[in-house]
Amino acid sequence: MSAFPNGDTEQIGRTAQDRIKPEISAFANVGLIRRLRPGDTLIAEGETSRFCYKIDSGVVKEYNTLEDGQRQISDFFGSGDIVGFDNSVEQLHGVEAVSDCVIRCAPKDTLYRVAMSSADASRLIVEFLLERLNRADRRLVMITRKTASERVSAFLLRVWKEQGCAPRTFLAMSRQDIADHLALTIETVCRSLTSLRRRGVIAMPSARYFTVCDEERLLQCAGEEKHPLSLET
Amino acid sequence: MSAFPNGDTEQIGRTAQDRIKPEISAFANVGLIRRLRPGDTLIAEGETSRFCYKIDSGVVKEYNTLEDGQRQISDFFGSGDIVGFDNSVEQLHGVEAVSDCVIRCAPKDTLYRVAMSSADASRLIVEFLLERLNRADRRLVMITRKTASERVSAFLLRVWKEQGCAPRTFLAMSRQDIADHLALTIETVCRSLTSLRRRGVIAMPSARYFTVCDEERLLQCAGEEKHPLSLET
DNA sequence: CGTCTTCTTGATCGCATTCAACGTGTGTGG
DNA sequence: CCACACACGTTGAATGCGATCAAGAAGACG
Repeated sequence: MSAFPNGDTEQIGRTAQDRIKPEISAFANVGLIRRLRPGDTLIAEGETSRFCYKIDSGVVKEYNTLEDGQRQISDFFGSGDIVGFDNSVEQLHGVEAVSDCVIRCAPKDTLYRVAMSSADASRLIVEFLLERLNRADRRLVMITRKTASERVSAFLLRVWKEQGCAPRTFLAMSRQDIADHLALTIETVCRSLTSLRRRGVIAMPSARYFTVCDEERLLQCAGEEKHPLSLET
Repeated sequence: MSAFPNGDTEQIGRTAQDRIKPEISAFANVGLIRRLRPGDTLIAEGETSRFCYKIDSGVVKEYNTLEDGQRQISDFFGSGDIVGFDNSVEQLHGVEAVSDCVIRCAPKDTLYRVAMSSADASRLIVEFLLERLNRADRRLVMITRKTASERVSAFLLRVWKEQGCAPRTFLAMSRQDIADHLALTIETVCRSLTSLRRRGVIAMPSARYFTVCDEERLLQCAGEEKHPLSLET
């Protein structure tokens, strides 16, 4: 959930995704630990794997590669998030480290056993997946119905909030990653950032750090007035 | 799955979605039956409901309404499909009849009980949801990375195949619905259809019926050479 | 037969892409 | 330490796709 390099920070309230985290960490505590460097592959597309992964620290990107080599990054994940739960056998997404990562591995079968153990557990797992579905839908709406700068603004807000609205926010991902996530070109992402900077809505002391100078206007730029469908909560 | 007005036709092979259907119908057999006419609301957005629904016949659309009144149709569903399983309490999608429909109602709680009953059942339900997630991802890629006419072509292929590649295929949904689904305007959908017609790839004896004249070229127009990520299987 | 909805076509406009060039930062070897 | 290379980021100018605005055609229905 959090595209944030550090450890456990206070998260903004999110429904099922947060409630299930403690439940799932219960089984993820046992398991191999993997350490990744930026660019390392955690899961190859189409790979056959019995495992899924819980991110202890760092940020990963979940992507699909298209026939022409383009990448669609479906989401970024951070501390506490589960990835690689695509399918019982075949992985449909690739997952790659964006920053240095520490990741725990757990067999997928365990999830099914957990689901059977109690009504609450099965409900939690179903709601975990439903939450992902809702995120996918919100992402679709955001990408299809928002302009380039609205998408960039919304993305900045998301990262900013995930890092606890800190005055200095770190962008773990490259411009290309942001572009691949928001379905834009790298140039358009740059231009949108420049525009926000010029208008004093944000400041960027360096390419990978930014400051939210005017939250109210950034919200306006993101084109959302606390609407339930927005990607940010 | 099938945007098809008739009863049970032979479906193109699809992984989890198809395998789970018999399992879920087992509990959907008991329950109220509702009959809907085109435009009737099955589920209102944000509604609180204990029920989910299995479509016996007809086509429904699942949508979200945006702040400005636009609609994003996330998917169309037909015979055998389950809808309204959004969340344990609150519905995040609206669902509305596109054609005349017969629909069975079943309490959501039943699904959780089914999930607990056996390892296979819980696996089936998880895979059912994972299949929806995969569909959502393929849709995102299709909408963000394909041109207008590629989207329209891909959509026609989907409907065509769901109706068993019949020589005369029925379009249950309006141009506006197609536009709302493909994130286009109604005019662009029309123009794409006209272009396909002019080039002899399809024929349209009337607005709601079409014939695939040249499957090979329609596939090319859809911009996909049997790639695993394509929305059509 | 007229009205209403849905569909189609045309003309123009604007946003994001594309192509191209330039800047910036970082690491490596001389 | 500087020089160079190379990846990443930024900016500019031109192009094109789909949206918008506007009007007309074709069904559906009383």
